[in-house]
Amino acid sequence: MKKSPLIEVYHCLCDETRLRIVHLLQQAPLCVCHLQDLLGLTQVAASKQLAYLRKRGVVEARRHEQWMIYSLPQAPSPELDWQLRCLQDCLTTHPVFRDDLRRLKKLQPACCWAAKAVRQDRATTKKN
Amino acid sequence: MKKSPLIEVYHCLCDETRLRIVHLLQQAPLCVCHLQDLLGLTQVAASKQLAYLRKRGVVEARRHEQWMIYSLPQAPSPELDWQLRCLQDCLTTHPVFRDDLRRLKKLQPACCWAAKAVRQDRATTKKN
DNA sequence: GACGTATATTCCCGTTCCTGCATATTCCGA
DNA sequence: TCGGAATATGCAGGAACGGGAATATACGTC
Repeated sequence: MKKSPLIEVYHCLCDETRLRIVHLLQQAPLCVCHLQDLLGLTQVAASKQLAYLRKRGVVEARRHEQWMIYSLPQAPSPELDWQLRCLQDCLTTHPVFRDDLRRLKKLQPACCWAAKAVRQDRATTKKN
Repeated sequence: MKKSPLIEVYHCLCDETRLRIVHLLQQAPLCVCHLQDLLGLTQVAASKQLAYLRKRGVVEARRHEQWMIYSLPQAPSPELDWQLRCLQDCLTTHPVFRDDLRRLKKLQPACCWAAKAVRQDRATTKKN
């Protein structure tokens, strides 16, 4: 008993964490560590929700050096494409998503140079 | 930890039975027995899914004699309203929903005269 | 007031979901 | 090739869901 693609899409969007991930990825591709930081997730939580979305074709992943870069699919299914377009209109009115956007802007330029710098900074700080 | 209204709406739509119910109610208010017939549901299944939707404000119910008539809310939440508008564009392309519509047309004029007639007919048939 | 029809609710069970914890894997730089 | 950083996966537990069976409630009719 396989679920229809439409239902799968709804399942993907019916969790706040996943919805926030999709929303952020509509703005730009992001690596896992950025999503963790932006959404305040544990490593496991982020990785699992991404796996969930990926398995159902809602996000794609490619490796770039040590990082996995997640993005929305180049060729989304009709059901997903339709939902993504609807999403943009709605989410801007919800504070959670507006805040996510604001944090994302601060993070620019994206992906993983920033993270790398931050982590090197942390490392040196620790030594002092 | 209460879920946001937006997430609740997605939860309501992420089950095929519920999605078909909402879709049919977009056309006309319907009683439980009609929904049962149209969707091929057991009494319990129909009643439970309707209770689920009702609890979350996606449908409303009023009693008419022995029947409960379900309909979409007069004043839907912004989140629901937004999804309902999007739904119409998408569902017509899915066979399941098109078939539901076709069956609904045959059922007209709605609600509960038809059902009553059908049941009386069954009763007399049984006696022969 | 007893009965039949329409509908709701309760209990039980198997499945899915979400999280935390522990562990595995992959890549990079020394 | 070893260690560390980034990410994924397997396992266990609790909560929610979806279905069936049985039962309860509400309404109309006789």
